[in-house]
Amino acid sequence: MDKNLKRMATMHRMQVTGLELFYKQGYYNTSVDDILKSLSLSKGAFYYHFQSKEDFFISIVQNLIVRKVYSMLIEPIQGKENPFLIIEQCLDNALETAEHNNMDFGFILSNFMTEFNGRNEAISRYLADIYRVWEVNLVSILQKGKTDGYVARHVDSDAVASFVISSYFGIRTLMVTGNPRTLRYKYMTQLRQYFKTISQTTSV
Amino acid sequence: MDKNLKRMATMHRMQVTGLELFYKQGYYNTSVDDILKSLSLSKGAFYYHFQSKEDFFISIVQNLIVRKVYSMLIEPIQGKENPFLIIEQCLDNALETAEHNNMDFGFILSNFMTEFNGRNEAISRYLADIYRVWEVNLVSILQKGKTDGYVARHVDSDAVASFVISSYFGIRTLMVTGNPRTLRYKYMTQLRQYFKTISQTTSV
DNA sequence: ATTTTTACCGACCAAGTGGTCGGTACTGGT
DNA sequence: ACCAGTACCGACCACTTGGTCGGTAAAAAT
Repeated sequence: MDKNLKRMATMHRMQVTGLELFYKQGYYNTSVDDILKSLSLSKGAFYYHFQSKEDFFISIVQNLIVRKVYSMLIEPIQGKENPFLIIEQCLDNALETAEHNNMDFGFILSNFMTEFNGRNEAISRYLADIYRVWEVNLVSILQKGKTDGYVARHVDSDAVASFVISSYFGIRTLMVTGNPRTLRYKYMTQLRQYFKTISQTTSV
Repeated sequence: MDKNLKRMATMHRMQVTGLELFYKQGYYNTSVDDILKSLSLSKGAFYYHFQSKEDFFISIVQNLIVRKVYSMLIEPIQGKENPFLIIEQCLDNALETAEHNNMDFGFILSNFMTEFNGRNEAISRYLADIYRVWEVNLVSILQKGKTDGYVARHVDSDAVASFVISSYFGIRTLMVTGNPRTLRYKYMTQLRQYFKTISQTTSV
């Protein structure tokens, strides 16, 4: 590795607390100074490492947000077993984490998609990319589930993936204001209910 | 009526264009001056009618947003027929409107809930109130649907309502960036699929 | 030992930000 | 004809915004 060690370390610190504040307060409601203040760093340091606030945020998306979505929602759904059970487990696990996080402000990806939708095309694209990766992964395990006899063959995997993602986006938004425990429970029961209709009934 | 006519008219104009801009650009990313400029009004006019930017927004929530949600999502679901069909029709209709609106920035209620979640408790409460009204209306027609023999008796109406709302919140977010036509179609097929499981099977 | 590069400082800037306030044209009541 | 209140104007204020720039201490390269 380069002697970029110092550089990387500082940039990473900035990105981490930057994401923290952007997530908590929103991008437009968080100033560069806010971030710098909570790091005891100066303007000079910031603009030495990043070209602009927007550039900074994009680096956060590509470094931190991508990884979070990957580790929470994409990597866990890579098994060969029943896709429905895997997806259920993965989502329930993600909801559990949110439930027990008393500083929960919703699903990071959907929050930022909402904030930038129609306001910053560049950033919206980067966020949409992450969403798409999630979607194709869902589609592919559903398809594999068909050949493995878990998923009914008439099922439109694309539509299922969109529907699952939609419902997850939404429930995460509701959980911030509402009672996360009961919302999570309700959500999981209905998701299972939904999956029933599109499961391959292993009759004989 | 009072001679408040002039007063009311100006306030209403401000609220309408205020909502327009807040919806399009976000609350924190829209300045009072932005709104005034597009109305050719002055600071004096604004602070004569409203105490603050926040007070102004709350008046918008209670006057305009409430009505929009009512007319689009609550009033249409007041029939005595099959609740599932009514909900389907209502949501599909709402999605159709969004689909053909080339200035769509998502579902107004969920957008603002996301923007204010954890950032402004007062406003969040007003928004949550609207959501709750929608929810109880959904629950009540589902319950009625049970006595009318449309909804399976084992169904948890509360959970169904949350699930439906969640999925709607989410699909509206996705429709802004994605292809609204196909997303709407996919969504409706899966919603119907889901409703199948919880319908009263009118066997014999 | 000297130069160059890296990483950071912090004063400064123009352009906003939400909000105040003294003033004023018009209106309705008397 | 007069007055009081309504509805609005726009200069002004303190403060914040994203971003620039000349400087500098320490480390690396020569």
